Amino acid sequence: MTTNALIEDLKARGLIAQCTADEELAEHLSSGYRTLYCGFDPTADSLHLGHLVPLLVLKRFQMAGHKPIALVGGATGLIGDPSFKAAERQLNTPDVVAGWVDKIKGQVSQFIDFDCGENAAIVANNLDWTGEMSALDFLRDVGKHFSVNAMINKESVQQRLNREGSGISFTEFSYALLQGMDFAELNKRYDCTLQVGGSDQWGNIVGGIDLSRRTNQARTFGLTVPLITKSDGTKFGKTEGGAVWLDPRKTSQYAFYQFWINTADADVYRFMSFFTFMAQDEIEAVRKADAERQGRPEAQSILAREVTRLVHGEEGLQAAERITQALFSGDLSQLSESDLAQLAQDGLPSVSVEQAEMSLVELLTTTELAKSNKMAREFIGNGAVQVNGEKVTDPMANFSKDDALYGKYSIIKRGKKLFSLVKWG
RNA sequence: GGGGGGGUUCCCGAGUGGCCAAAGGGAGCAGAUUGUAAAUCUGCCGCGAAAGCUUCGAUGGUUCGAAUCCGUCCCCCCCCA
Repeated sequence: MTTNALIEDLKARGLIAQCTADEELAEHLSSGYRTLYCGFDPTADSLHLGHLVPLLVLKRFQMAGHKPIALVGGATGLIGDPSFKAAERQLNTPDVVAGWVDKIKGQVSQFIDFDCGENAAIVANNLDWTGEMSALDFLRDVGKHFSVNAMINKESVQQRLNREGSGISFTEFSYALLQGMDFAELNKRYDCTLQVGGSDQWGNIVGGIDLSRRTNQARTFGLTVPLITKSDGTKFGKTEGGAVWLDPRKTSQYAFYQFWINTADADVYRFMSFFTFMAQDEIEAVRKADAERQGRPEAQSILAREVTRLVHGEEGLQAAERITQALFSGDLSQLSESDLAQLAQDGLPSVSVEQAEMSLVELLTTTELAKSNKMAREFIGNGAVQVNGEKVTDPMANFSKDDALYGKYSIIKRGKKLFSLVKWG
């Protein structure tokens, strides 16, 4: 029985959903430094939390001495992966996708090391080898190796085949061939022998393994990471505002940090395994310590700190912690004028107000802390609203510059954890 | 091709002429409790300060009055062939 430290660690972390040829893969990884890849399709202008796990797995391999390739799907992003998707997707224009490719290249690059000699990372774009390819070459050289019979039987497209009204176009059906071709191509160019991806990618990965064998006579492997689930059954990675993005312009460092702080106890230790590089026994130690202590566990803040640092760097983490500190544990009146200016800078939601005076109801709606005036009044009536740390229960209350901290800033709080900064003009 | 059942407010789902902005449940939000947690309890949950306004697939009717009745259209599901 062959074992491999990296594989064992991934297993212990619960990071392996499926993999090909267990023992052989372990042997393969133990007997030399290998090249592996993971693809990221540009379906938006930023990656989100769903992409983070495979991205970190690439890094885990790199830390173990292997060479990671982050493949950005300039070509596949033009087609759209049908795997487990309920309906056909709208095609994005080539220039839009090209713009997204650039952004995603940049994001992917911050997680892996490009300057560490032998196993320095590579970023590739599959448009490089598909863009100029002719349809005939594609059909003859790639298509011939795929069996439609086999493709039809893939679980990932089943619901699209059976479902009336939302079938699957030939375009999306062909997606698997493109991805298969990527693996074969990377295998040829870089001797890439392993593809990792989300568990929904299993079918596509196997397709690539087969194609590599047929066209390159190469033995390759696949490994998928599990879909991240939450103990309460709701979808992981979503907040009120939608997806949690890695781009701080779309999800501020503060919002990102808060997302992790709010992790349920039932999930937090598992998430530490998935999203941090902390060793399993370190995580276990935190769990033990939390269990022995009364009250609030420390795990959430460790998790938040680790992941925020990973994605937004030390500075981003500082910013997030600065706001958190000020809003949740501090006395707001302790904040200096420059602290307040910094909060907006750090990503606390903020709005500028031109008027000299505004009703609290209006303030709540303009800061989007309340969806409607009615809701705003209700919040006030419930005692859910604070201005500069003081609870306000009068629905007719008005505020102006004169009430503001340093004549400039008001911090509105709605509920237990929603804040907004008002800048008086 | 024949027969049948449906489309209701975020979701499920009641409602078959006025008492319906529409039961109930879920989700969500707020309050209490707490740990920016879970569980629990309470309240809110179309818009509007209110008068009122806009909603029950679409559209046109009948009626003092329609989610509920009639016509037409669109879409879904099931059974038989």
